[in-house]
Amino acid sequence: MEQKKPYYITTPIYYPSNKLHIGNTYTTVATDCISRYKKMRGYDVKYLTGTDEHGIKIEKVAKEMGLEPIVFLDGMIAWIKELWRTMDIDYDIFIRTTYDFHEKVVQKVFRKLYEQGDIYKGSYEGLYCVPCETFFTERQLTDGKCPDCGRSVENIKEEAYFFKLSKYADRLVKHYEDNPDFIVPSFRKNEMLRNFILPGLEDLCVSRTTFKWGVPVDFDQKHVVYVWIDALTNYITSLGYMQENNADFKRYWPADVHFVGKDIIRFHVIIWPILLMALDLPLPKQVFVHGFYNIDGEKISKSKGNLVDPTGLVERYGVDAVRYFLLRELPFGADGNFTNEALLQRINFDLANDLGNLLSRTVGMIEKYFGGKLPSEHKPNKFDDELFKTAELCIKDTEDNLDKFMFADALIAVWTMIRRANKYVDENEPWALVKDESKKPELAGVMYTLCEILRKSAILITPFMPNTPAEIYSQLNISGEAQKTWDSLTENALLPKEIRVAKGKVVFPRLDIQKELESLAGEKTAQIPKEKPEPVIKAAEKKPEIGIDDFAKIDLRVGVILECEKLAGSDKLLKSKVDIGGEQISIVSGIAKHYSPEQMVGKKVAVVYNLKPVKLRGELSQGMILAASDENGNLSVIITDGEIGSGALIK
RNA sequence: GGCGGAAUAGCUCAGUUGGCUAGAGCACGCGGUUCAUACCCGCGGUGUCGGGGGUUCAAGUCCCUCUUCCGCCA
Repeated sequence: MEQKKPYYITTPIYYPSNKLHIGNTYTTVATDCISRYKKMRGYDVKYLTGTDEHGIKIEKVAKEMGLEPIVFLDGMIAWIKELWRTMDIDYDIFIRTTYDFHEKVVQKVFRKLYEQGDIYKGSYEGLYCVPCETFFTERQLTDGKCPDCGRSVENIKEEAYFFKLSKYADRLVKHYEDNPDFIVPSFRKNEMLRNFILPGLEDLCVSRTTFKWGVPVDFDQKHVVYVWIDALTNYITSLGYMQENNADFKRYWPADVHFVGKDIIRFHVIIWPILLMALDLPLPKQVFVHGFYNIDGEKISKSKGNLVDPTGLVERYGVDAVRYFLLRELPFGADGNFTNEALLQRINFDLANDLGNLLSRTVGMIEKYFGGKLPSEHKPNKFDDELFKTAELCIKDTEDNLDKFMFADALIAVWTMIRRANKYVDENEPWALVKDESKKPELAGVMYTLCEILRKSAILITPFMPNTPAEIYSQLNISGEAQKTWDSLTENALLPKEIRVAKGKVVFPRLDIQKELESLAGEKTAQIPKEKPEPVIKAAEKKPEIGIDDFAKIDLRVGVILECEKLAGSDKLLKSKVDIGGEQISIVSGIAKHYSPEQMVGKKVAVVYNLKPVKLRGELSQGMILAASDENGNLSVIITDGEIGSGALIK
């Protein structure tokens, strides 16, 4: 077990000044797919994602909302984690750049680079918008004015630290030459070389004095570390670099691959490698650059509001369908197009007609012809060889394509096998075989082969669609883990001869595309977070009037959730440890269907403090967390706004 | 302006280092089948492979040029 090869894969860390969009979701799903695949292939995988939480924009957004940055961030991060839960993202590390250990290492790195002469103090000159407190390049301006507020900008100078990128340029070019797979697709390498490196790298501004929300430069407190050293180093600080326990760093660094969108290539193939060179650390083995999804043919933009929150689509069609679409539709290295129509077509044509129907007809026939259980006597037929041969090629193809991160081609390979299996049914005409009692063994053989192909299909789609395999296994009554491993793909007769099946739910129900399109258009899948429509609810009937004395009997307090976990044996209950002005109490609440434990932690909630303790599912509950709920099944915990300490009275 | 990418069937796209009558899915037409989620299987057609020129026994594939679209330019 200890002999497993390490494999370290990362998404970029996202900037949570606003909600994430379908592009971020794509990156994370794609990375998750490879992570799951490598795990199945026997690698010891570390999959990292996280958030880049400093900078002026976060500072500003939080201020606008009247929140301390960290309070604002905690909410956003809870939302992001919930999104990844929805998308079935199985990450191993979630790094936040506001974590103490990260900030300490950032300071150490900055100091080290300064001491060895790679960072020097100079001055930064640029076009600055005073009200927005932001620098812009000439190119970013709109008609020479600030692109955010439209006011004029002035040319100002500020003291800043710079990192000597140019010093390492030759080494970087050499690294590109010696490692032709460092950047994929390869045309991105030329883009970087010709656009940036060969014309000459300018030194990089690595500190700012115009905002405070960042990691302070410890030897010059006026400065905070500007994005690069803070954000990029997350890939190593999270493994323990420059920390007491650096076992993970020793084991997993250098990363096998960083997944990035094409907008941030430069940071990952120029700045980050040079930073690592300066630290005398090995470079990541590969940076994989993917294209973007356009929405209905147009770029994703906040002003158009076409952000596409995948949550609604997942609720309607299931997470596997959405993941399948994202991974199937984006061409390798290029941009793709996200449209509801394409999504619905993929669901119907690929998932329902081909895969879903293959399962359905196979199980259906075994039930109809054999009462759900195959006899032990099987006879092969002349189409078996070709089918298994195709399967073998398709499996190889899937593997090769996944190794190259060619998701669409990998899925095409899987579906080539599935389509071939549908043809195999027609070739054998089971409905004809069943009429001849003497051909029962042949019929059983056909059914058995189909089950084997379905088993292979389930294994192959697991990295892409983590949920569907379970339903396939359940209907085919496959329980042994050995029959679900990637290695078992080479076996053609792993299932018991007397396989027993049971029809289950339809894995991908066929959709009425026209109807769905209309319904989606009406719903507007893209939502700008702040403009979420309020759900309409019927007010509950008013209760009898009470006096102020009655109300005063209730001791309501602000409580901070310190810890929270699911209560074993219940899918509704969460158990929270809540701090009320220094005292810690335990509360069990029926909110697990609406909040994950991670979401609850850190929340400042309204608590009934003097409620008589009760035992729920054997756990003592010493109070009640207040929540609003309506008849539509919505539930929202009451959270306090702004600066208020734990234990404060609510009245 | 510089750099890079793209232009292939009605639509979305595949086409490795130039090599057999240019492919897939969807759509469309015809036929078959009935186990299945009105599903599946077979057959079919149009493509001046953006225009022009060149290299070659042979070019969608290499070179030049023109047109159009897209991305990046710290």
